[in-house]
Amino acid sequence: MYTSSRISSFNRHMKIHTAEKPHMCHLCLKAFRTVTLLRNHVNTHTGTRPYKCGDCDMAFVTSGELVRHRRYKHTHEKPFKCSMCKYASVEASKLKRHIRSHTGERPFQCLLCSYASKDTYKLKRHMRTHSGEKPYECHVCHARFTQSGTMKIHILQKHSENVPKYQCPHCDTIIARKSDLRVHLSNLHTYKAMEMKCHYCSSVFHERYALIQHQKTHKNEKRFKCEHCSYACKQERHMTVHIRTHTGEKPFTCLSCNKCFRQKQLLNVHFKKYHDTNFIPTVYECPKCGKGFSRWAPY
DNA sequence: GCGCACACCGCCCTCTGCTGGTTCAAT
DNA sequence: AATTGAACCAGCAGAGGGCGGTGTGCGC
Repeated sequence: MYTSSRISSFNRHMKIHTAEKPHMCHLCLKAFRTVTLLRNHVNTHTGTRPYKCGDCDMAFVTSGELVRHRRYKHTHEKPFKCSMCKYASVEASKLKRHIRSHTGERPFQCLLCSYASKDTYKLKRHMRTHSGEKPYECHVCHARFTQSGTMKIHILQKHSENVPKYQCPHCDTIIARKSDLRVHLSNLHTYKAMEMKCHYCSSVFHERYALIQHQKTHKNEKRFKCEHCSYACKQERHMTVHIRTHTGEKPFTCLSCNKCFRQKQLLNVHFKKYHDTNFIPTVYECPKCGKGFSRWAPY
């Protein structure tokens, strides 16, 4: 309900409830309620911006726009202060919007899902997830995106030189995105209460990166050492075979001639060579004299 | 009644950061 | 060959900056 102490203000207000628009633009025939609105409109045709900023090249149609611009860009005066945090804004509407981040109020409800936003723009942006609209197109590869920021990152990462990289402060890893570095730090360099055991020894770690680095030290380690000689190897199955050279054990017997072998592979080679009638031995020919050999032993 | 100053609404933009699917190299 | 896990990548939402436009209070 509008009330006013002045009849002139009341009459002006009442005009907004009528379709009466007596002031017409002579350039586009659009009509306006007041002379001021018409003048501002005509200025958009003529490019007239009477209110010029003294500190930059910007100019505005109304004085209010100039004042606000100067606050944003030059004086940084922010009269609207949040009572719950340090936030302050140039405009009251911005403070109102900010307050919603404290209260959690979400007045703008999506009609197609449960999402609700704190301002109209976010709801409008959200609606693209339902419509499938992708208004932003990469000028290089023509890929399309729902948000301009996503496209900007795409162009930067895919089509630009001198792409910014993020160096992990704890290791040599360089990562393309700041948010991915955060994931890297969380996964590899964050203390975990649960103990992580080394696959090869009894060591335990609380940080995944330390565990991985430690396990690399085992990589070329010959962990299996012979009790009877200096032989050492990486795999247990190799040691099992080696031990037979000390015990004399030869568990693989040829069924055709009863000859015994320490390794199954040696038995297989023996059988093919001496008992398999279809066996055709590979002959390696010398490229210089043409002489044939049964094994390849380059020069 | 006019015009200035200010309040207010709305629109669009950027920056930021999280998330989950994909890719690819190491095991 | 299958599995694993770290980096890559696009999608999406939160927060805030900046400006266009309109309505209102009030001095002249």
